[in-house]
Amino acid sequence: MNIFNEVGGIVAKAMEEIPELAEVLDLASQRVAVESPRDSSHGDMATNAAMVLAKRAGMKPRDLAEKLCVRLVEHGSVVSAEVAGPGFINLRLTDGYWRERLREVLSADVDYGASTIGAGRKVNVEYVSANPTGPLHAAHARGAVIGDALARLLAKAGFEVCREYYINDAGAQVDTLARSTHLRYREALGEDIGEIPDGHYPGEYLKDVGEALAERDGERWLAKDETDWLAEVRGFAIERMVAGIKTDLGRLGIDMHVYSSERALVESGGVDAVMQTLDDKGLLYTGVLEPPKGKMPDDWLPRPQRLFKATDFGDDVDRPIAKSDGSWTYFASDVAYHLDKFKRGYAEMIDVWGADHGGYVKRMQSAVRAITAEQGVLDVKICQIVHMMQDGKPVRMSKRAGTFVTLSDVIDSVGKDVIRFIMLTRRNDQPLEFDLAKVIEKSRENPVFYVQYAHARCHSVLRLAHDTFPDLDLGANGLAGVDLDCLTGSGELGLIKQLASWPRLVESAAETHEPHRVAFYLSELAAGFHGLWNKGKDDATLRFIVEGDRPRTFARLALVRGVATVIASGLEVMGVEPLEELRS
RNA sequence: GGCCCCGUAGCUCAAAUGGAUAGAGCACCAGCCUUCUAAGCUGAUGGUUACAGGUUCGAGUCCUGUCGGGGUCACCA
Repeated sequence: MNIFNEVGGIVAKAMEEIPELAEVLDLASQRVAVESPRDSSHGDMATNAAMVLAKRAGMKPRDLAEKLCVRLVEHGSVVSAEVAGPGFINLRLTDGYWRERLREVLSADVDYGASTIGAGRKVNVEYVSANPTGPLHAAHARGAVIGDALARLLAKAGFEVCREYYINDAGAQVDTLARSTHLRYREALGEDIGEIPDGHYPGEYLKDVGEALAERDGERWLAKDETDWLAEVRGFAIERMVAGIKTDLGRLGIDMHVYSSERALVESGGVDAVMQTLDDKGLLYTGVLEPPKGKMPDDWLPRPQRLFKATDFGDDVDRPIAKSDGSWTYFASDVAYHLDKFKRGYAEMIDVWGADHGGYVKRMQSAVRAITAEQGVLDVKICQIVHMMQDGKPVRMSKRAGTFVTLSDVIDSVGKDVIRFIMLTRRNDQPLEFDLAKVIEKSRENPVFYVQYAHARCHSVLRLAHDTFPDLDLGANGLAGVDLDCLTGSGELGLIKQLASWPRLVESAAETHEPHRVAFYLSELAAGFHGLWNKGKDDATLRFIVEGDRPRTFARLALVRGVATVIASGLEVMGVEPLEELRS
């Protein structure tokens, strides 16, 4: 249960009991918020109810707040309700209320924080979707992790989530892949192919593909014209590339539910059908686009082509849906693809794209509005660039220079958990620096280590406790039954309050599609735990295991288990394995 | 030139629907190890939230403009 909603219910009940508010509750109660005060000395919870409602009720905010306070303190879990500032109401809740929240953590175990706000609604998250022309490189990691963590987060919040990868296997780039593979195939059969010519992919990774093709088909394609082998070689190479991509994603802990093929969509006539529908609706026309403002491309020519009336749906200009030779643009198949998702039941769609696609967002959203009759919603998460560094120096990532850093290389170097965590330590729309050396440092500066260390410390205490009390069940469910009344210190209760805010964090991060908040939450929780730990250094009576005081020790072990549980729950959303020991 | 994103402490970054005195880490300064992991903790210093207006009980957050950084702009995907 989200404690903020729970307290919101208490506030709502108090509001209903004020006669002056009878007329205005429906109108304004949505704007009533319950949240934690910035300064914890103000109390546990604060609400703006009086300020929001005062005007409509014809009262002064502070007067209304006073009346509400009288009602609020009648509730058994409320210790005090005080008016502050312009009309805030600060609430303090009983220690018993908070101890029960810890019991909830332990009863729910790693499911703590699961929510029903999604109500089983279907959401489609499309991410990675890298072209199947080579292995994933380091820069793909960010979108992969953000998309995957978002999918996990939405699932935890009660949505029915589909994780999807769109394979761009239909354009000119896969023909280039086929030609490049054919070269390597000839090479595998003993031919000296020399330098890889321009217009081909030079990557060494295609050597394996060429060899595999030679092994399978022998000299079958050697003397044939391109028209004879292109489709076959292309299919072979794409299959290989996709298999490699799946392997890499698997190593990152990503398991897509659906791989959608652009080629299948095109060949089934899906694109033609959608374009016909748009045409029937009068949303396509033949026109000539304005030339780009500012610097003019050398080869720009005014040409008539089929355009989509994107401006009717919020875009800035109408967008070309067909090339000047009449064939569909990439945009056209993308429109068809999004309609396909919608028809599969996903009215809510999220796409995770790289920063270079920022200019594409409005047109895709306008297209989704057009083809779904405003029923579908597309949110696009744009991932800013990742600067790969090594000890503060940029790592060059250039295919030509051969310093091509693959995702697989990075996983080998720092591990999947580090990549996943670090990729979530920035908002998606901020550039991110990824230093291969710093991210494996064992220090306060490295959030991965810091959070794992907190989790490992919890388990360290539990291991020691097991030696001392072999009869006690130290699992979450076992500790859920112990008496918690000994948890009275501000540090202990403060930590419980942090734990208790996890369900709300899941909900708000899911609603705003911001998985990075989980990483920040866990860092703060870890800091809270490390702080409490160190109090035991100064004052032995504050240690978790107190000799000769079984009730106190058990209650504190319950708290430690609660911290471990919530950290594990958060790491699960991030797709990171919690470590029980860091010593090596 | 149009459009999109960004601009918060010396540095790297937070701040749910607009909420109270804008928070962390690093660096710098002062402390804490015979101790459940010091791989850690406590405290101090540090701000006109790029700038100028506007909206309102209240703006880092919303609106307009300016400046600065990045991305992008049909016949690539």
